[in-house]
Amino acid sequence: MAPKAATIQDVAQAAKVSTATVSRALSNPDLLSERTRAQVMEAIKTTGYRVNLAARNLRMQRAGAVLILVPNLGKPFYSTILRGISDGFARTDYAVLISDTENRPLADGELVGNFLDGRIDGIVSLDGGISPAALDQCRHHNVDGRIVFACEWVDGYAFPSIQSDNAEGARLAIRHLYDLGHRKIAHVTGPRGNVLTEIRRRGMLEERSRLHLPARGDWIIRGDFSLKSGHDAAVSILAMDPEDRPTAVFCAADMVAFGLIAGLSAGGLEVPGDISVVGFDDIDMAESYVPALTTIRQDRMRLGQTAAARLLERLGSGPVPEPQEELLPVELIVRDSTARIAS
Amino acid sequence: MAPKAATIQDVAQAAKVSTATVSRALSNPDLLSERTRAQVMEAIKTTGYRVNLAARNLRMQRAGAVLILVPNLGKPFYSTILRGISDGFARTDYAVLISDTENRPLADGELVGNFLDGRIDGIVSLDGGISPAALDQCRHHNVDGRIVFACEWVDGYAFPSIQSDNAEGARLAIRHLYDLGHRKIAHVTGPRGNVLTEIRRRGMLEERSRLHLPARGDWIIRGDFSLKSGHDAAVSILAMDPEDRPTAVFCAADMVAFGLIAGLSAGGLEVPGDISVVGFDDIDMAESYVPALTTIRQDRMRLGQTAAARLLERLGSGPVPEPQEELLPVELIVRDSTARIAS
DNA sequence: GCGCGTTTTGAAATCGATTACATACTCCAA
DNA sequence: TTGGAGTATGTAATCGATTTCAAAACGCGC
Repeated sequence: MAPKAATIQDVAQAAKVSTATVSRALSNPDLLSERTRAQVMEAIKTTGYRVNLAARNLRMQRAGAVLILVPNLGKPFYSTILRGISDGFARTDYAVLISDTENRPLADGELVGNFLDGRIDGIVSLDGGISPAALDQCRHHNVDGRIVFACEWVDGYAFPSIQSDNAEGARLAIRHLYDLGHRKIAHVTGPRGNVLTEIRRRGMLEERSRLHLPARGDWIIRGDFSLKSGHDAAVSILAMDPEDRPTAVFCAADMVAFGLIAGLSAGGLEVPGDISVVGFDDIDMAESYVPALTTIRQDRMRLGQTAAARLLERLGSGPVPEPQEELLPVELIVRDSTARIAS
Repeated sequence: MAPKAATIQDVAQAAKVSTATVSRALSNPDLLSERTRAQVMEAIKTTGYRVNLAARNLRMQRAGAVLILVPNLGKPFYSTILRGISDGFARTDYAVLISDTENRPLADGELVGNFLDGRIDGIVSLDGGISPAALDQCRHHNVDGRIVFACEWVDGYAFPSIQSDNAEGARLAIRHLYDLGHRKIAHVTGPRGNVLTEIRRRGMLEERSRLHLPARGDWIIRGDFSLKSGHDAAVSILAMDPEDRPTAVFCAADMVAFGLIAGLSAGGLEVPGDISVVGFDDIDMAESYVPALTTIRQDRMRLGQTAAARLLERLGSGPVPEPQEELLPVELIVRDSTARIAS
């Protein structure tokens, strides 16, 4: 069958040139005369030559791969971001490694180890929960310039990061509910310690007070971005005094909104008839859920593509740009889970 | 800062031995005298040496990576399988590449190209829709022995494959509904052409006729494993004559069941009060959905782990086992979306 | 002290590419 | 004719490991 893969030596021999010439034909065709280049190309075709990446990477002192850190692959939210990232690396010769940080937590030294082993050239982290120790190790070994964050980030570290405008998203959600006549607006937060939890909550509080809306401690319900936590929130809300409970809820994630809606329905409250619900993210399911979910859209594809582009800039030979925070616009998508308040 | 990574040469020098000895200290410690080995280990520690994978892989003629083909990363169903696979490769030094075949279809020759480039050593495909042409190319280049399928498979090709016992799952679902008194049972299928669609449908038909249940053409509704298709199915069912419509529906996937339940509720039918629904897969959401979903559990973790193990066997130096189909047991998980028929 | 088998170790080849440096060749002006 | 600039190509070093083969060291019985 296939006896042995052709090497650059075989091509050189077939084309009656040196290996240097073959190499140049591929990477720097302009250096060669038209005739030799044609010869080489012909030889490449007949031998079925493909460059061996291990050899090239060794010689060029690179790994030829980037690592994507995802908090949890099981959350549909991340898939489009991943697609954007893959997309961004598709025309390059970087392979894309994906690692789920929740299901397989990073061992001590593993992060920087990947660099030191020559396994990866760079990292895109969607996880803002990377331990400071791990990041310090990266800095210590001078590879911190090849890390970018997308979606989440780490407070107190100056890595480049691509973020959606989370605060604005929260404000849009509140304003939308306000415009529909709602005044008593609750919020289901994300998990404690998460950067997105904080920024969305602050944006929401900001807008709520700007509009002089009443605020109550028990209208801020701790969640964790999960379906279950939305359902739990529904239970809390159902337990409140009907005369004095929120008429609308802004959830920090679509999944939470789904759980909430299901829980409210099960408890006899209709969405949006009795209570309006806004999500955050606009994952694919939001559109096909019943009721279709009003939510804040993050441009996840672009988030991923941009992150890839930023990392590529840093991996190239050009000057390394200053670490920078990049804010991507978000958009309010009005669907069927919100309605004008019944007066 | 970090001036330059230590190489095996540096370690050799520090330990006053040859590079061969250093290499042996790591891969074949038994060959060395205790004293030298200790010296080398000490030198490794002080220099902070890490083997360079590109160099090792080049020398050992391997890629050090495997590729996972996933139909669609956005479907939560795959995440646990991926976890199982990662898990299976965690203690090895194979890197795991993940590629989404739906969002980034394989270009012609790309699959085998990954092998020829020395980018990967093997493939685990969760996608049964790989083109015959691509598979033939792999066979032609003699790399077909390093491909295993998990979850799905390709009819007509003798690749090793790990599957859940889909037919049995379908039978379990029907029997469960039967035991609850249901006689008029509908089925929402998967997408046309998918191997899972067929096997689940056949298992369901088999059991339905074994139990002498009435069969009607319009009780088999075409779906595609998506939320939306479940919702569409709900619309069809709501349009049927109330006296003569199914009292239970077996869905080919949990997502379909969710869409169906939402659609039925929106149309005024209660689950499980008016109609019982069984899913397939037992994805994480099934438990926290409202109502919690009765479904057929696939052991996705084990599916992934087993697939990884099978591929590893084939990548090792041992004899290559015969391609084999492996069936993993499934389990009926009874929750709240099914109930005894109201008589 | 010698010979022989066994255990340890080292020198150098090897994997397959890229590239610094040297050389050969072409063309044209002096 | 010669020199110099510029272009095209080749030679050989290099990336950092593993492994073959040979040699050194050791133990031991005579």
